[in-house]
Amino acid sequence: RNMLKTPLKQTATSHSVLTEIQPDCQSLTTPPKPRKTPPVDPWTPTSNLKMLISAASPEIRSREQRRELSNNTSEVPQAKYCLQEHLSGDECEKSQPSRKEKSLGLLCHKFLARYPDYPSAQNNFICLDEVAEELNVERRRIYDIVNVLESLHMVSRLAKNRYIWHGRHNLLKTLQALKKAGEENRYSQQVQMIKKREYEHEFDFDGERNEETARYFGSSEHSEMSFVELPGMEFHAASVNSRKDKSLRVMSQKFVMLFLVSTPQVVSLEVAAKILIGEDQLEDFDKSKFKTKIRRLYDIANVLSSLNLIKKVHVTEERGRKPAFKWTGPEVLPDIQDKKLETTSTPCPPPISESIPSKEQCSKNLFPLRGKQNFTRHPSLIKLVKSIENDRRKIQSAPTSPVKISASTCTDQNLPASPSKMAQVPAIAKHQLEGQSKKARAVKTKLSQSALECTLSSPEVASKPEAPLTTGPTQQPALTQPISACTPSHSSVSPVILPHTPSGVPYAIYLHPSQTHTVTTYSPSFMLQPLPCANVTGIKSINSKVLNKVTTEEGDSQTATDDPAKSLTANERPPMESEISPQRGLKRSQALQDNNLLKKFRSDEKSLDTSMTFFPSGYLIPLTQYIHGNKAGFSDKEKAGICSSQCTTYSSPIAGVIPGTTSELKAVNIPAFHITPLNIMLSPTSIGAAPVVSNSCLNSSNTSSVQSPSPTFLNFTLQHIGLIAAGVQVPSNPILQHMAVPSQPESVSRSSENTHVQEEMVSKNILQFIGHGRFSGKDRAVIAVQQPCVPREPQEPQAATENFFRTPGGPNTASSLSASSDGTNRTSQGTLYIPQRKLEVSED
DNA sequence: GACTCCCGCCAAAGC
DNA sequence: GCTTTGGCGGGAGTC
Repeated sequence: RNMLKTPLKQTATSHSVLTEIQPDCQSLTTPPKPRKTPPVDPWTPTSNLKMLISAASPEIRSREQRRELSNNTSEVPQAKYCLQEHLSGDECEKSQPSRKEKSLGLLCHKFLARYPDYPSAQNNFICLDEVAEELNVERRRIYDIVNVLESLHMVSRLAKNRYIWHGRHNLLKTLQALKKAGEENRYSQQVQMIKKREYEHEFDFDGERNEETARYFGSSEHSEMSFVELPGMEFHAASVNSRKDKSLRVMSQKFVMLFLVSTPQVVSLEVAAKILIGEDQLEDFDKSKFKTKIRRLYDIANVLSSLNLIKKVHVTEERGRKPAFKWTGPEVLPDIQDKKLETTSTPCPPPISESIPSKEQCSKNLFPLRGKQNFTRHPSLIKLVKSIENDRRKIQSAPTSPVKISASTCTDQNLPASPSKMAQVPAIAKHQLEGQSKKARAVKTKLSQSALECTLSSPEVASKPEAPLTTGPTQQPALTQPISACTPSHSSVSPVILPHTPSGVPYAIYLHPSQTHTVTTYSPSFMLQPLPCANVTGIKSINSKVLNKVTTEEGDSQTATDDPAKSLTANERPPMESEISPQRGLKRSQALQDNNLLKKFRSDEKSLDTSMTFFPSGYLIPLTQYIHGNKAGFSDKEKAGICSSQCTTYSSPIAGVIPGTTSELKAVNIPAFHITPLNIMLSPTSIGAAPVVSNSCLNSSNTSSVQSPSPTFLNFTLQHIGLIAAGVQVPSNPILQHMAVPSQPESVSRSSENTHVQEEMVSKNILQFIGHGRFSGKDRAVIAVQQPCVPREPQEPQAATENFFRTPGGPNTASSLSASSDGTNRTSQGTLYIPQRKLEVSED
């Protein structure tokens, strides 16, 4: 039994840390002396949690002490007796925990505090009996927690009464899969539909509306969606199958999906419950069912809150104040595979990270198929897995693929395999007070951004010398990581030709539509800071008029209404503490733009900082041979940057590579625009964070020097990575390609007319911008965005509405994979118009 | 009174 | 047939 004892919180942590977490780990025979006052050690993982608990209630404190004692003395009954004696009488009565103190959230906190975020391979067993006993709760409650954790693949059932703890190893992968499934299920559209109904006071589930809604919900191919599994982590218990439709696991996954596909990532319980009911049996909608769903959602939400994935808020609308939850977990990008991403958005990856195949193998061994009915793997996952495998094969077989380098050496992953105390910091921070955990998230964000900043040094970074702008050789892998991590798994990618890299070598960046989507949806882990476009272009965004008001209990409020620049960050992104840095960066960037950039533009026309639109991730395919160490023509400043970075990474086109140095990269806020003369066509809504490549050669080189890629090479590449069909040929000069990137609007409604006006205004300003000398006539940046999907065409509203309900090509086609964008695209054309209303989100 | 969610019944599934 | 698992809804506690 001792062998299967629940794992201690990160056995590799320092002794003092361990002592804090599980005092009994020192010795099972000699109980440590009970401390009357817990030591205050800010570096221990649970000290702050304990402080929080103690602060919350003295009863909890005493209960905790009792539990601690009970843990320590499970084999020493005398201590228990002493404790009972100690807490006898009134004290004992007082120690009866109140209802609040028995909340599932608190219980889950305690549960999570027992296990490391990133457990090592051994000692990860959870014995439900023991846990329930030690936490002094019924087993029933533990099931609630475990079921939700199971839905995120943080635990899995090993045997009767026994689970295995995976921690957050699989979390990001799971979230990606969930997001994908949610997109395929068109949850964002369902949410919009529900909201629309709510607004119209017409959500009455009867008559015509009922039919329409039923048709709408039924239109989803995956309305009977089952549990989303990760490869190698399939469920085998029959109970899971038999009850899967109403299982807390599935509900939890669906609930998470709603967050992942929603923009902004705030989901009210009501909407979630309606969607979950709608999927089950719309026709049988009744209040009791609704109440039950709400109850279950509270259960789930409590656990997710403990995981810091969501946070309770209140949405105040005209119709009243509604409970809601806001996603505060990691930003999840679709179609990003492998652990590379995990390392990007995870502050401190697991010290011991097993390779996926070995993990799968391990899981397979743990869950041998016994001929029983298995969970149906979600179709998207099957595709995803195959795609991942294919891409991994391609990448790893690429001659100079940086993938392995990235995976093995990047950031914290190159920490020694043996867990160090430092490696545990994020895991430790997770269980600390909220402020502490937010700090940890800030670190996380910073880390992930620093990796990105290695690639694309934003103005924020440029203006911040202490920022990890200079990338030494050890950081070099990080440079390649964000891009190589974005190996597209689907077949629609937009190449962007960058004709003027500092080395004079043009590159084509092949962008997955989801990556262009990224530009518009602010993925904190990947995106550069959104910059107010008005500062550069003088254009105000009309896009961002989401009338949301987010107020936190602590008094920090972000009103995102009129100021488009603010609205971009405040509405699109959850106002997490972790984004303090980006927001500061925003201010800095604004200041920089005000004070430096414009001055620079005017006074330094010959400066080598000409900027081009660049996307955060994609394939950079060298169109000519990249000349290693070609630094000629760089300014001293740039040379300095180059010298410090030395990021001359080579790669196969497939694996992707950053063809420049960090100093050559700069983020300039070029808003969404559509510039015909330049063949620049970006989503009108991709205002804001447009990381660009600083092109030091733009003014000095000429277009004729740009060598077009070999058509054969280009076609081969595109076909190889599945971007175009085998028969399709890309013209030899992709620069002449002029295809629209489908707009990826936010959830904000706006008319296409306005969008058009906006585009024109932006175009004018950009042209003005160019006229200021940023681009000379012959050195114009030519960015051809090829969009393999159907170009956006004007649509009749009615037709668009119809299409809104029917995804042409089925749910697995490229168009439907970006279903949310599809829907919102049409929203932008006024077909699914959700009237703007005052929406206030306040945190509790 | 509405919101929140604990609690435990009890049925299904597992062993 | 006992145990484990977990759906479910009453109703208590809180706001």
